[in-house]
Amino acid sequence: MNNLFRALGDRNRFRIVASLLKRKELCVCQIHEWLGVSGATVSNHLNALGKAKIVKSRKDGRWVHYSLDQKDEDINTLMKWIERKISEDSELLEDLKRLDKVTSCTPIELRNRQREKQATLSCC
Amino acid sequence: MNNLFRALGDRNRFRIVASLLKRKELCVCQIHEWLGVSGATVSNHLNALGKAKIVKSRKDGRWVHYSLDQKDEDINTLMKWIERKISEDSELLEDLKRLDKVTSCTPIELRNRQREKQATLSCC
DNA sequence: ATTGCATTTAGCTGGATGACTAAATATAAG
DNA sequence: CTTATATTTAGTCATCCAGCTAAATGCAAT
Repeated sequence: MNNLFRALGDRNRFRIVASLLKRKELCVCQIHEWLGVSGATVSNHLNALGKAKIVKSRKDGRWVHYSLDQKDEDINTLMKWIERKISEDSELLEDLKRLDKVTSCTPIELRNRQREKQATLSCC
Repeated sequence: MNNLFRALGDRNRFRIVASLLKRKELCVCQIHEWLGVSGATVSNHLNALGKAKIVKSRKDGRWVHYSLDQKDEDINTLMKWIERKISEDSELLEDLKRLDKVTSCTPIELRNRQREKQATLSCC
């Protein structure tokens, strides 16, 4: 149980939970794009959330999709509590708006966008 | 809100919350005796819990008594959730049994017991 | 006022942890 | 089969934080 709160206590992990409350399922690369930290870091965070039984993953070819686990009834209750709190957190709500821009892209489109970004960076 | 989960994510702070769910009010020295960490550390933890609006303090002469804050309705709900989870956590329940031995003493008696402990230590 | 005790604050230290990059693994596409 | 891409794992580093001791503060009783 200690594990659970520890997992939720990190800012970026909490953002991931918030994103999965908003969109049922997200690909690692989408979370990566939104969070703005390296893919490896995202992977570690997702692993921590998985160990806390908060999220589960589903493999789909090259991509891995994460969603809330929902097996544990108590955790579901806690997630509802969190969802309510988020709706009062204007900063996080603003943050979540940017998520829409990411989820409106397929993983393929995301890759292209990231390539462009790379290109932009290399010419500076 | 991040603050809140961070506060609950530490083992000893969580134990403090558990103890205050069981006994309405506890003196710092009682928590100190039960937790088994230095008084200074207990003070820091209580401060963290206070900043997260989980606990409040009441000064009574030389002693400071802590209890759950209960001003925030959402946090009250969360505390109920935690209370239910604790009732399924046999390790923590066992831990809380030892709390009774501490709370059955007045602060004065506690001091005497600690003095005895010191005495025992010094003759080894 | 002086002493003694409860608590807090200050300062320090070792260990935990979040971030990164690079390497490894897995899968899709050419 | 080879290359490209997504994710995970390994390894490193800087920062954070829980714990400690010592010093400061606040009260109460002598």
